[in-house]
Amino acid sequence: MVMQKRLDYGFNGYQVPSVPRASRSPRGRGTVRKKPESNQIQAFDILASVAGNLLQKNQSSILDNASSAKDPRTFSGINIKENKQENQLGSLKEEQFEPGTCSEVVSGSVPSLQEKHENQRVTSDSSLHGNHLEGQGQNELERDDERVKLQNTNEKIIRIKNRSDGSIEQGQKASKDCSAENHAEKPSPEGHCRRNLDSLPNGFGSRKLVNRDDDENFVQCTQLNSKNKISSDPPPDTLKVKDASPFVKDENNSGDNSVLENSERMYPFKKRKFYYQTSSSTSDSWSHCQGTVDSSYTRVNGTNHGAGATMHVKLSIKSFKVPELFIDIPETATIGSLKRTVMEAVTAILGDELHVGILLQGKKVRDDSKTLIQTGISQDDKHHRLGFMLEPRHNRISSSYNEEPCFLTTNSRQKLSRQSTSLMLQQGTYNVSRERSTVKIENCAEGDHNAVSSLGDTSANNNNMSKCRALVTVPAINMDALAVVPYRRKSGNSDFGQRRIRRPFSVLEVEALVQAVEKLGTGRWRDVKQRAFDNAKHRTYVDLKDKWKTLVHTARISPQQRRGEPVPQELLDRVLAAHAYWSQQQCKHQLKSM
DNA sequence: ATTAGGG
DNA sequence: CCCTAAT
Repeated sequence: MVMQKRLDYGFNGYQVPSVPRASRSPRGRGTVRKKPESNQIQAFDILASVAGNLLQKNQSSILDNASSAKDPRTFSGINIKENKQENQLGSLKEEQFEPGTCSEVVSGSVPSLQEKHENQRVTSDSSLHGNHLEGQGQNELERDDERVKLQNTNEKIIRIKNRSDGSIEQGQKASKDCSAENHAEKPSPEGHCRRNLDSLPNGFGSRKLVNRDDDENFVQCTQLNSKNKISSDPPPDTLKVKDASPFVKDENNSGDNSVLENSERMYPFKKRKFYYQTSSSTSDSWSHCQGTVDSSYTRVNGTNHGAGATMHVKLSIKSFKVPELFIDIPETATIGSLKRTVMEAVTAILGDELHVGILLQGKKVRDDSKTLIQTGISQDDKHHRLGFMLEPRHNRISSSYNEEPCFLTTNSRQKLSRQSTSLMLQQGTYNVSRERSTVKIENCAEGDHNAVSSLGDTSANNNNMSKCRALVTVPAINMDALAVVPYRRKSGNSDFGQRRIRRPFSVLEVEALVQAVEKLGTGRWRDVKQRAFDNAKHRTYVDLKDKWKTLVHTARISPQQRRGEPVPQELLDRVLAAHAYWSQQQCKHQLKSM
């Protein structure tokens, strides 16, 4: 592999927008599994949880641990208002997150994250030492809220693959079911691949989303018999339509493919507002952001609490600073790749491996049972600096001496043990430390870059992986506890039952799915997959089936209840129509066979 | 390997 | 998205 010059980018923190809205509570399900998705929301969930706990506890004891409240990274605006009506978790709501209403500085320090890209493919390994047993954690975050429990996972794997060129690939495969034979070739002004799809006889062009799972996630369409094809096409398949569905429409609609590039990638951020700045993510911008963010305030106000009366403090977190971020990426990487990489890094660090720490006047407040009042957080407490910090979730059990945010200095084993926040990624190494200086955990075995760079698609180098694992092994003490919980880690195996990262369907994908289902029906997901998502490796037929299910549901609920990237009503209408049609067909068939 | 549903 | 039973 050609050695490439790499560019190093250092983001001194990533500002995370305020909580957009109350996040959904996870479906309480069995095992404690991590939920990589909605990482950002999760982070806030944690905060919400903390807020709730802060409001509930009634005992006290503080363990001081001088923390650098002056750390440049430690900032976030938080509003604390008194509220007699709101309760606990419920008090942390989106509506309350408004800029300009703070008056006291709140700091939130976060660990630094380091990502490394080696020849476009790097594996970052890290294991989390979260508690798996709900009863075992004295962690303030692991108390009553199940959501918190879900955060406690030992590991997390995120795959990041980058192509060196990030070029768009032109899909050319024709699905067997697709009738691409006679087609009126319509000139397509825009020249986009999707244009001519609709001119096919049945009205359903063989549109296909070509999504290279491993690169930019470009979702593209490929149509047959289009003269606009960019790349040379093989002779178009001339197959007959097996299932002529009544869904024939002409689509002159078509978005610009360019929209595809980041719609998915940056989606989480696109939907959120930055209170301080919304400009590009350039270094300068970040610096600016940094300074601004640092001046966030927290206010504690309200009337005095009478004896016996329970007062409520309202917390409003304007923004939360994310750990320092370092990106090491080849010059040849595309912007999209960079964006995605950063996104991945942020997402990863905001995942389950973080927990919230509470700082008061620079000291860490560890006792969850202490009340706000006892702790000194009250309305008339304008000089107290309440701080929230995101820090790596490490094994609390085995680290009786930890808690000191700045300690990771070298790469000794012990450090590694404590460094429980690093993530195991297929490509890209994320090392999260609380140290500002970049403390790197050598890539697995003595900087075995091969291991790192070959984890992409092949499962080779398992040996190296083993080494990796060995280095970041969960402390024995923790293993015992974990034994009670279904723990699927298989040594030497890089893909041990990790929940896949969430990847919301883009509108274009939805469109492709709808179109395929219109034609094939709802019981042939394998075909649907082949037809419309053959190149989208990350979309399995089960995914498509599930997506259809949710689409039907989405189409039935009111627009206000819908979440995520809005799906055009037109598409939803088609979903309902197709669903109704095929449901009917299904019934007919069943009756027939009886 | 797929399909169909519940979680 | 995951997990499973049933094909």
